[in-house]
Amino acid sequence: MTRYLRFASALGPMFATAREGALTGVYFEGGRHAPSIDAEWIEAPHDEVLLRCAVQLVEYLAGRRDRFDLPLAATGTPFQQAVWREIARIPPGSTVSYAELARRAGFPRAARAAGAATGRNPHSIVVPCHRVVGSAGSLTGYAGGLQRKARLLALEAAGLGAAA
Amino acid sequence: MTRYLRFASALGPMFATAREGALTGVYFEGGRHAPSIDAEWIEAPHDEVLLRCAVQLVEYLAGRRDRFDLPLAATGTPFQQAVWREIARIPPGSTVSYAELARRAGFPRAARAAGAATGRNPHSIVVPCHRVVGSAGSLTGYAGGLQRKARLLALEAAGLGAAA
DNA sequence: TCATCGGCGTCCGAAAACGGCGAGCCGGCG
DNA sequence: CGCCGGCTCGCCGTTTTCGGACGCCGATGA
Repeated sequence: MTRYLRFASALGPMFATAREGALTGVYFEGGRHAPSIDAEWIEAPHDEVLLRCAVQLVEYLAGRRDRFDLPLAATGTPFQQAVWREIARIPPGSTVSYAELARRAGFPRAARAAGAATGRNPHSIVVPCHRVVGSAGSLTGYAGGLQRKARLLALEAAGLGAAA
Repeated sequence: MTRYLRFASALGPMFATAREGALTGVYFEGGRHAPSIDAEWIEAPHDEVLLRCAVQLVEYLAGRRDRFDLPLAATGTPFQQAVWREIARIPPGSTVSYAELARRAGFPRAARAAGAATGRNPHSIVVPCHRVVGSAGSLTGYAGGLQRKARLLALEAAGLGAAA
């Protein structure tokens, strides 16, 4: 059974979902591919994983943390998993192009498909898909809106402890 | 997480699966649509529901029981659920044709589709799909093999307490 | 900077195949 | 005749297959 927790963040209302102790998703409410909260889900305001997730996100957005330490549930196709895994390795403050990302994931010619996969990343921010940009440096897209992508990148560019 | 229990029966090796306290399936090993035991499943030799299922099956096959009392998990399409529900109502010792079954389920012309649905019944024996036969009385098919279907019907024809 | 076009995995809708059927017909047999 | 077996042909929900469209792209050429 899926459990979820809604919480406020500096970038607006978000919610996280978990199953069997592992984080299955982190979304901006109303975001691009965000699921709508299902009636069968169980609101779990005291779930350990969900709480840790929310806390770490708040810390991150406050500039007091730059990495996450959470158990993530593996979902998606093999291709998507490969892409998401590579995204997770991009260090804070740096960016990678979709083409390079595809290459690292082992699909050198699948830049565009990598873009699609990036868009389907279920773990917003935690798996830092905002660090993936066009090869020319343009932001090109973000499930939570380009606005948020820009703010996340700015936050990381500023570095730890320099947040507003 | 799916839990399962393998057990021997008078009709050969079987196994049952459960999730969240409800029986999700009962199969003959190697039967027609029986799933193969998944590496992710957890063998649960002491699970209450699974044990009750095994016990009741053994009793039934020994002629010491004619009905089951188990929590069944609802799965399948609406159509399949309607068909399976009607199957569950067929009393021990009697049979119904696929056409009649379809009628009872509310789909008067879907005899053939009812046949297909019957074949996909996940709860062998417990949901007595062996009591569904051709309108001419022929057995026509069974996930566990016609042999077993015949034995089940013979068992029920003999009545309670008359088993070998 | 802006159109064009090639590349690639996924999603989605349509179409066809697939059954644990059944009624109707036709030939064979006694 | 009457009965039975076997064939053919509609029925119908589900599953599979298949093709095309779609995207958080990138290199090219004007």
